[in-house]
Amino acid sequence: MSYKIIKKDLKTKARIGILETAHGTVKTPFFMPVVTKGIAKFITLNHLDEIKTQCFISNAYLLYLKPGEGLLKKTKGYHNFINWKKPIFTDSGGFQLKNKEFFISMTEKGVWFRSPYDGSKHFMSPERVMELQNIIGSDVGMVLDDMQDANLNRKDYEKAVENTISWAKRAIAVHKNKNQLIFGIVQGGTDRDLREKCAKEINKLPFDGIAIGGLALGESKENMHKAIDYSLENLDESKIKYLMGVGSPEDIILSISKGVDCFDSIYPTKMARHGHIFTRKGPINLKKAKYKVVFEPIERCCDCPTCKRHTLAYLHHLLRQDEPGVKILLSLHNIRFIHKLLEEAREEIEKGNFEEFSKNFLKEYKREKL
RNA sequence: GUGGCUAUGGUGUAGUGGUAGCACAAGAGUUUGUGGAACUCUUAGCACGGGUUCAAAUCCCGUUAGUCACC
Repeated sequence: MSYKIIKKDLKTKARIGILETAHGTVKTPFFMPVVTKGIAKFITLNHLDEIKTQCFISNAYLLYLKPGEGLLKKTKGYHNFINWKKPIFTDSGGFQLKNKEFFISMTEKGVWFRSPYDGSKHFMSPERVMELQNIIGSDVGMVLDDMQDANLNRKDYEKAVENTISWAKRAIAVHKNKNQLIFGIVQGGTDRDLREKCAKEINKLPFDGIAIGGLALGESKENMHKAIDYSLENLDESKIKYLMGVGSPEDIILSISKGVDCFDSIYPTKMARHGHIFTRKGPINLKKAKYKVVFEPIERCCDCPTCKRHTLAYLHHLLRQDEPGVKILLSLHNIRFIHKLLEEAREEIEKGNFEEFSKNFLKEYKREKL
């Protein structure tokens, strides 16, 4: 088994563990920034080292389009090409299914996508996606899943669950690379029975870890958390659980207490680019005029490069000038905020104090008021 | 000093006698397996004083301010 649980919290379902990969270990629970094109938006790999990123996620479909499998074969993988020594996850491209710009059509065999670069057509099957992820050489590959957007008809989710299960079996059948872990994905919208069915089927397969997908897409928070519960209830406790696409601080803390070990999301960086930054007292909109003359860091307790050097007034000034560099500074803070939150969560689980920690965090972390 | 021109939200502007619009700015909100933004909502204006008219941002007179030209 590639995942070891080190300690379980007694009052919640939170746990700490170690994920072993071909490029070293990752302490769980952890958060992965999204590195779509070989770099995070406005954030370099040096930055990621600096803010103590353990692991990131890229997208196999987008890497297949550019730089393309030919180049990745020449460099003997993605790690060499970008010079990153630590673990890498790759998403399959299933997420692009819901994107009208990419999606062309779907059959039993797989999906036809359109390249956003030149409009060319490309076919992706569960088998082909695993092959691509092997060429990329990611440490963890995700299976191709059928992800449907939020608030659709039940039939759409039923079909998506059917496809997701059948594609998962096909991906497992062709997976031979022992240096690469493979994670299955649970779909099913927010309906209890569909989540339950999909989770049970995916759980039966010999995956190294299991992801919960298809959430944080516009459904209510209540329904999202219910869907997480419905999925987790039907998965083996011993397996590593990955909640895909969820990245707000409060959702992460709530999900850890349910037993989730792994997260990825564009939320922290997207928020940062638009001037919304995380603090322990809640997110703030730095564009607001009231920050014009606040000569203090975002947070004194934050150890990110931005907080160590700059004041809110300075960052507010850059933001109002539309200075691109401020996107770097704020993205660094938001990612580091999440990493540090998870570092503390791991320590508190270790100390057996996670329930109190999470309650205090959620009590303090409030939406901005007048 | 004389003459011309101009004056509309914070800024820039549209509006030839009939419900003052638009953009940006400002304020509130949304954003979760990346297209680097977008969207929703709110606030806010006819320089001042008089006149003509059923009705004036609009026409007339004066004041003030700005601007240009001339002396």
